[in-house]
Amino acid sequence: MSGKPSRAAPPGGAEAAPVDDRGVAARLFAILDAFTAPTVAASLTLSAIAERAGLPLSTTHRMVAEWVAWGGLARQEDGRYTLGMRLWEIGVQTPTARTLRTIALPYLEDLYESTREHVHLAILDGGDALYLEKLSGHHAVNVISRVGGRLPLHSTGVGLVLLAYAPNDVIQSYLNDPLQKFLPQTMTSSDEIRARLSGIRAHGVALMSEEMTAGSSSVAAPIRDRTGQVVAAVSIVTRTDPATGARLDPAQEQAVRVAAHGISRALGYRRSAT
Amino acid sequence: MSGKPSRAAPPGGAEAAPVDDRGVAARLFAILDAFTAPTVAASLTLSAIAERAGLPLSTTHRMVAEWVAWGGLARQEDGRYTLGMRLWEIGVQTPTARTLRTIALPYLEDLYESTREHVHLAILDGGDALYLEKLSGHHAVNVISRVGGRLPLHSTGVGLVLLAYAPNDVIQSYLNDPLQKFLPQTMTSSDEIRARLSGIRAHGVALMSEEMTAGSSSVAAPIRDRTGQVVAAVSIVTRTDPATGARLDPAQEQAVRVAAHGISRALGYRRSAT
DNA sequence: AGTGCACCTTCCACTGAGTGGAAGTGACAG
DNA sequence: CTGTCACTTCCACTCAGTGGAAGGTGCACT
Repeated sequence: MSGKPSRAAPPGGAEAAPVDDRGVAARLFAILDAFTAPTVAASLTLSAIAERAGLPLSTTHRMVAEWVAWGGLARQEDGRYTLGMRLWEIGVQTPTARTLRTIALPYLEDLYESTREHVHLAILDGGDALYLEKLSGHHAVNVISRVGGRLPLHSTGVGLVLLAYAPNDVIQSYLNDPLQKFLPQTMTSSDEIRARLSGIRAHGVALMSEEMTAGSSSVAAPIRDRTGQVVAAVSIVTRTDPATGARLDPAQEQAVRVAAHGISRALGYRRSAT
Repeated sequence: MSGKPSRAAPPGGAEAAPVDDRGVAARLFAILDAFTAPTVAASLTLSAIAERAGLPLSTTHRMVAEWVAWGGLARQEDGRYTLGMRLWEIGVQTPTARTLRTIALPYLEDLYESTREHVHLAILDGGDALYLEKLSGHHAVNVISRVGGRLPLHSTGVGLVLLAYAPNDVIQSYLNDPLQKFLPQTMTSSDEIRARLSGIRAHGVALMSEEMTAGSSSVAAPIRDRTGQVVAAVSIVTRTDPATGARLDPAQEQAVRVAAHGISRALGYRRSAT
């Protein structure tokens, strides 16, 4: 007796069947996702992985071993697991990220050099601003952005730019969902944001002040590819000037524009008018 | 009739059984590896993936679909497949790469700014120099390094530094295998290299000239962590000065040293003597 | 508009690879 | 010594995954 009903309902069972209908692949991926969600963890124990992935311990054990054998996970001396170099190595080959980064980096460096402020490069991905690159000095001001990290569209400079030039249905559906208010100045009314977006489209720059992190402001501009489509956004994040308040140094705004144009040009964009 | 012997030998078979003893996981990974080996490809057709991974077309089809569902692969409009953003997003979380990069980047920027030359950051991984970061201006000199790429240890500045401070058995086994000669000046004799390695350990810098790419030289220095272990190497690659020949600008050498020390200090290293 | 070709998608009978509960090991604390 | 917690190994069972083959689809050349 003691049948092993595998993915079917438990033997004498009458309760809710906890059947796992994920295939092998989905389970393997769940193990990777365990390192990202619910919170990013640098290293995890086997049981923590099992719990986060929602898998039996023995299954997790076997699968983790496969990841380690391939190099996607690595085991530390203390027995805990981390993401492995192989994953990094393959990840950086991802064309969208690699191409954009390679082309943009020199311009981002120039921008950093001339302003000495945090420089960000982000793309639109699944309703978030996904940060592809971030340059900052030693004397880092507080910022919560992080390469590979995501931030909302309505409360960041790059996000607002990306949203402004996104297809209409994306804007629509983004503004339909309730928007989180991070600080008193965070704009959350869908009508106000719509107005702001047209302002951004008209001027080609987004100016943000104290809408995500206290004490910091940002200027962001769109990056276009050969086809004229906006594919990314650059920004600098500065400490909000207590004297001038929200207003930013016009020279900085200009520097961001120049960087964005330079990258667009390097991507093959030739502006037709204006 | 027409049995389907699955992973067993073919029906009437008497030939060599092409049994594939890889598990599901290994096959899934083989699909990713198809994008890296034998040559790096930005996008592949389904059949190309199948061939490179050594998998039947139908199996590849199913598995690729799983990767796409998760975001590890993406399908382009033309039907070809590329590595997906999810892979990039998870890959950049890899602790070794992320930590080192985050800490080192500001110093690399300084180094780039003060020298205006290609700046490299690499670690030792499986007998290769693995390039974690690379900064370079618009006016790029020819270099073959690439973020996420690998180059041999004996013919690059960073490589030689990493080898110099590697455990003895690593040096031993690396020098046992025959070393490729890329240019007339590439040093391939294991004795000469051994001598050179002690020179590097003594001076704390490696100087290379025309050993990997014609017309370029490099200076590299070791980066240490809290424990004093060398964990990475920085270098700059310059156009070989036709006048002075192999000799490099002492100011540049100094700049590389300064950057390496800065990063080591930021990693928690406190030099005890010297 | 027909033929050939290359590539992709779907189908389905078969079975061994993967499953997960349970028992075993090991390290550490009280 | 006993309990607890975290990891590892085992093994009988069975259904998820397999891959050959047949069916689409798109395109180039005639």
